[in-house]
Amino acid sequence: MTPRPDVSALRRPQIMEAALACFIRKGYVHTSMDDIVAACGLSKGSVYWYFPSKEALFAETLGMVFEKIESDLQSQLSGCRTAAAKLRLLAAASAQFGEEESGLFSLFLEFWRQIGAGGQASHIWASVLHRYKELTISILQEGRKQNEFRDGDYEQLVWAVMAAFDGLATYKVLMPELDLPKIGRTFIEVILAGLKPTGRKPKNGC
Amino acid sequence: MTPRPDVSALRRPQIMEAALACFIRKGYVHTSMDDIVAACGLSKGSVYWYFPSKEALFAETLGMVFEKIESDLQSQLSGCRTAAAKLRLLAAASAQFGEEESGLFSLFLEFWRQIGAGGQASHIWASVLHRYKELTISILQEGRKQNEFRDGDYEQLVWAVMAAFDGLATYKVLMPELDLPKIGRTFIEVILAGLKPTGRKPKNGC
Amino acid sequence: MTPRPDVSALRRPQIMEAALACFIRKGYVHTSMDDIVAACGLSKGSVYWYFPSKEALFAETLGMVFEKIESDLQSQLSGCRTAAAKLRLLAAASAQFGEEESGLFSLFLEFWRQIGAGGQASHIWASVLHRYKELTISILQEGRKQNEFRDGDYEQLVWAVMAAFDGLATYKVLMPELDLPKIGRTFIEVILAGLKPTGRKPKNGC
Amino acid sequence: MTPRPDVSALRRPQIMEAALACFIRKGYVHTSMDDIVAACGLSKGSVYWYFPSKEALFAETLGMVFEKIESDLQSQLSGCRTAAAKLRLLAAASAQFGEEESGLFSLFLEFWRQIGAGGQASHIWASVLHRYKELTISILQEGRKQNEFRDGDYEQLVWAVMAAFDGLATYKVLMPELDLPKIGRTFIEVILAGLKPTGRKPKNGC
DNA sequence: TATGAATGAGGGTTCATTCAT
DNA sequence: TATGAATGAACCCTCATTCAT
Repeated sequence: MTPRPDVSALRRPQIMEAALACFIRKGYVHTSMDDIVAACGLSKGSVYWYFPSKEALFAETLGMVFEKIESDLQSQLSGCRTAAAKLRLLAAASAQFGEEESGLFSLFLEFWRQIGAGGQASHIWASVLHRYKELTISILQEGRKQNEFRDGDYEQLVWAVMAAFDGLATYKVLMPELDLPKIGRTFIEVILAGLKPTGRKPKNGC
Repeated sequence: MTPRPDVSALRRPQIMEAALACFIRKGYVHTSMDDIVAACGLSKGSVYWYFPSKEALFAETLGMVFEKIESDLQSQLSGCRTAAAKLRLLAAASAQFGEEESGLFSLFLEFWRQIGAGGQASHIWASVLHRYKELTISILQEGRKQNEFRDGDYEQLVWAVMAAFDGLATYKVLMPELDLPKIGRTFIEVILAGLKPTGRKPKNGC
Repeated sequence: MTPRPDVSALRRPQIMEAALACFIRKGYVHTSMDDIVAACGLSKGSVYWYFPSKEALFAETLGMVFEKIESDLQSQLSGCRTAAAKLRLLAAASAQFGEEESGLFSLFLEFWRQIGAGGQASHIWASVLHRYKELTISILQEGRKQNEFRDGDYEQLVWAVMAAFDGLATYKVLMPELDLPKIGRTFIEVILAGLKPTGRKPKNGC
Repeated sequence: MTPRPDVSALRRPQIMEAALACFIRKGYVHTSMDDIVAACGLSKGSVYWYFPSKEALFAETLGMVFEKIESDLQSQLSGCRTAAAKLRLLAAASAQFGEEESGLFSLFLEFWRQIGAGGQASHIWASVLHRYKELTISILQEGRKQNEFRDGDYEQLVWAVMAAFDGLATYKVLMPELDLPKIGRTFIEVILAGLKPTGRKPKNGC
């Protein structure tokens, strides 16, 4: 007798995949559980067997998406040398994401309000952002060591730079004519210029 | 019979004000027309007399909010001399808004998805953003003329800078511990540094 | 213009009447709001306009029933002379009720559990029972004054006598072959015999 | 392979015990099969292996309870001498039961309605009541023989007396402040007084 | 203008029961 | 025997919108 394969590991992604498609197409509020049920090919009872509520299903589905995005990014970053290159990659990736996954991004926005601060789902999001921030800061500090950048309050700066890319993705939902990669490149070059060590400082380094 | 003063001019703001309070407190989806009816002290029929639907009421209410925000900003800007000062003011005002009106901002987000691109409401928003962009560009060009700034693709840059502040306001909803004014100051200084004319160039200007 | 008649005073009984019929026929749990909606000829929304929930509708419906029962009883009692006659009438009425309104009575039972002690509905019931008890006690005391009855702890006794009739009605649900009026007569005569003043006692009074 | 001891004889009480606890705690309607499954430590399939339905499980569980109650009572009765003593014991036991097992009793009530007359479960109940009635009648007749009681339609009377105690237990669910044993004592004394042979008759006995 | 009763489709969720393994 | 994933009908309730008055 083969031990029954863990069907749970199979069904949960199946449901989340279907749910994600629905959510992206119609938005969270306008997606009914019936939609998801129809999309995933299971029965309503089954969906509730694996997920306790629509909200939980949504939260877990977004968690899945985040994980994928993060792991993709990590593998790309490992191929960069200088901190500036890494920053440019981050910028390009963010712009790319906003460009291509506009539906997904607008989905993020929709849920943002409902989770507010304090909810269970808000922690997932906040921790994603914090991890992303730490990653970016470590890149800046690496560049600082190599004397690529001048000193500065990196913590504050990084929040703003990240916010810029998220904000751009938000704009894209409304104004599809925006060329995010181009905007991102222009922007990141100004930032890099603003971070360039001043002429007087280099002496320290020698 | 004296021609009654246009009661419509009286009732519409009354309803919108009440609606705004509800929307901010409970969000758009979770605010029912009954909530609004109760809050504005009129009957359900009356609300539908002045506004054809919940969505239209929401769109118009946000329009009202936008108008106020813009006119406030305009009057503040007129008191600034240099372009850099204006930019700093813009930054401070944006940060302040995200800081204080987090409820209102998260309301923006909630509706963003529903309007998507193409809807009627999306035009209101897009035009607000475009006006804001033009305003900022004109400041930068003014600074360029005064040789405060170097050359650059201002159009692209401005979108990114605006996006940064909107993105920060978005973050604030989720992470109230963020100090937006501080982040904004740090950020705008880096931008200004990145825009500073290079040492060699100034000769042209003289 | 005739002032619109208070349609609420019209609709509420209409709904309660229909609900009562459903409840009696199918029981509380097995009656769906759709059943009631179909029975009363209104829409679902209308039913919820007048009653906030199925449970509330049920509670109010039973309240209406109680009121009718009580007022009927009062008018009957006023025609009796002696306390014994009143008691016999009470007994007969109770038996009659259990006999004829077995469906209604079993409905009482069904809800009994759900209200338990402490709930809102439990107060309605408890107060009905208390009123009924006071009524019966006053009859006994009246009989005591006329020396129809001997002394006794009437408060305790009355609870038991009332319980007997309610218990009989309960039995009737299960065993329709029971002849409640006959049982009631036999029972009340034993009680009356047990309450008859003893031969020796009257002397005390003199 | 030793023939496994009938595991069914083991599992069925295990399930019924768990089910009883759930039913008492939450009531029949509000107890789900999942609750019972969780409480008994078996799987859902197993519960359905031993009992064909929730209703059947409930009926059998109550049957089990009845059996225990009856056998307990029988052993107590055997220690009484006079019929009056037996009657007092019966009364005390009934009162005690309503006093202590109010949860269980309200459970009886809840099911009463659903079984109505005619159902399978109704027979179990009816037969319990009939056995109880016969037992009580035999006590009365025994007392009649010993000239403790006067003549009477014992069949009818006994139904009423039993009903009184069941009714009291019903009241107790709603009004926990009722002192059932006290009420029961007062009541049974009045009954016994009402049953006392009349003054003229005793001659026969001597 | 103003009212508020009336509508009814649609929503999320529960749960007794079945059945392949 | 035993398991637990799977089913799907049914349930209570909400709410944007309409319309007779």
